[in-house]
Amino acid sequence: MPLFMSKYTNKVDGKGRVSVPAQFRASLPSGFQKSIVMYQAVNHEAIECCDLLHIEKVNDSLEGFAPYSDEHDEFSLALMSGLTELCFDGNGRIILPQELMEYAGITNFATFAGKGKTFQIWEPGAFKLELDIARRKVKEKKDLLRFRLNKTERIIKDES
Amino acid sequence: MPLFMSKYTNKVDGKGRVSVPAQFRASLPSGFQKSIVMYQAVNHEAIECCDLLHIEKVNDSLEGFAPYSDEHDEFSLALMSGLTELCFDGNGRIILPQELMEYAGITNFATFAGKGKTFQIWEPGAFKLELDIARRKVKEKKDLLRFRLNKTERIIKDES
DNA sequence: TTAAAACCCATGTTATTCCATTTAAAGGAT
DNA sequence: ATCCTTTAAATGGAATAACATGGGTTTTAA
Repeated sequence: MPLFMSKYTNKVDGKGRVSVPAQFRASLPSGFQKSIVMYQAVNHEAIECCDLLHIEKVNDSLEGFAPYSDEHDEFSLALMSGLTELCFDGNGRIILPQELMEYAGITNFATFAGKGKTFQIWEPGAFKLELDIARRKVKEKKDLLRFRLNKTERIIKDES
Repeated sequence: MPLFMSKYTNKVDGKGRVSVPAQFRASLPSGFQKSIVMYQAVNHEAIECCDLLHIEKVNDSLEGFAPYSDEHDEFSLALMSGLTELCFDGNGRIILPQELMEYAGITNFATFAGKGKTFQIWEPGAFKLELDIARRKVKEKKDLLRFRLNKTERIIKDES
């Protein structure tokens, strides 16, 4: 599975267009490379992005609730109505929706930050501050992270 | 599988006409793109919409009840009798039925909110309030959502 | 006959597509 | 290493198409 990693800062032009880093476009699963889906990040004033396949998984998970239950209603509305699917133009750019630009405080430049299975788009200054904070927190809590066998390793283990 | 996502607010003209967002029309299954089906949302003062194929699935699931049971009677009557099928005009508009407009309190503008397999139509102000509530509830109950293998993964798993 | 629905066409706006240019990265040869 | 060449990526602007909306005309059904 290809992962989103590294960070890139690109220009946002007058129409709200930005190039999505070519590395990130290449990391999208095959068959889902035409577009990305974005929404307000839950914990920060940033835009969170993923691929459509990921969204389909979330939607499948909603079927765990009874179709007319309160929970199905609340989750489907809160999760799905806040999404925006954006297709790339011929040059790999997207147009950032006004609402999300304002939420993240983005004006002339946007920082793309890989987060593994997802990536985020930040106002560059805000990202620097947040990265600092995150790094300090990781130093404090570094012992909390435990390594697990990943999927590939589990398969190899089964075969041996 | 195409999903209804994102939200759009469109104008309702003097004749009660509204454009159904082109994205939503494109998300209708092929062969079912001429019309949508709508009814009073069970949990809110909003209009719930889906495609005919979805209604056929709901109808099929009624067969889970014994044919002359009280439940079969109650559910089939409540769910099926309140449905309205609306066809698009040449520009992708529908005419909102008076009864449903009143139920949802819609006058001059209507907010279309994606919910995955269905979408809802709200009076814009009411939607803002409800979205707020839904987001808060989801934060409280976020542990209830469990990721499930999606269809693609299940197929791969079956083959292995 | 009359009101409502279906149909048709015109318009302003917004998004998409296309092409040209600039910038940056990668590779090869000196 | 340094410079030069080649390729890919990012950026800018203009042409084009799609969409939402307004209004009018015809058809349908009560």
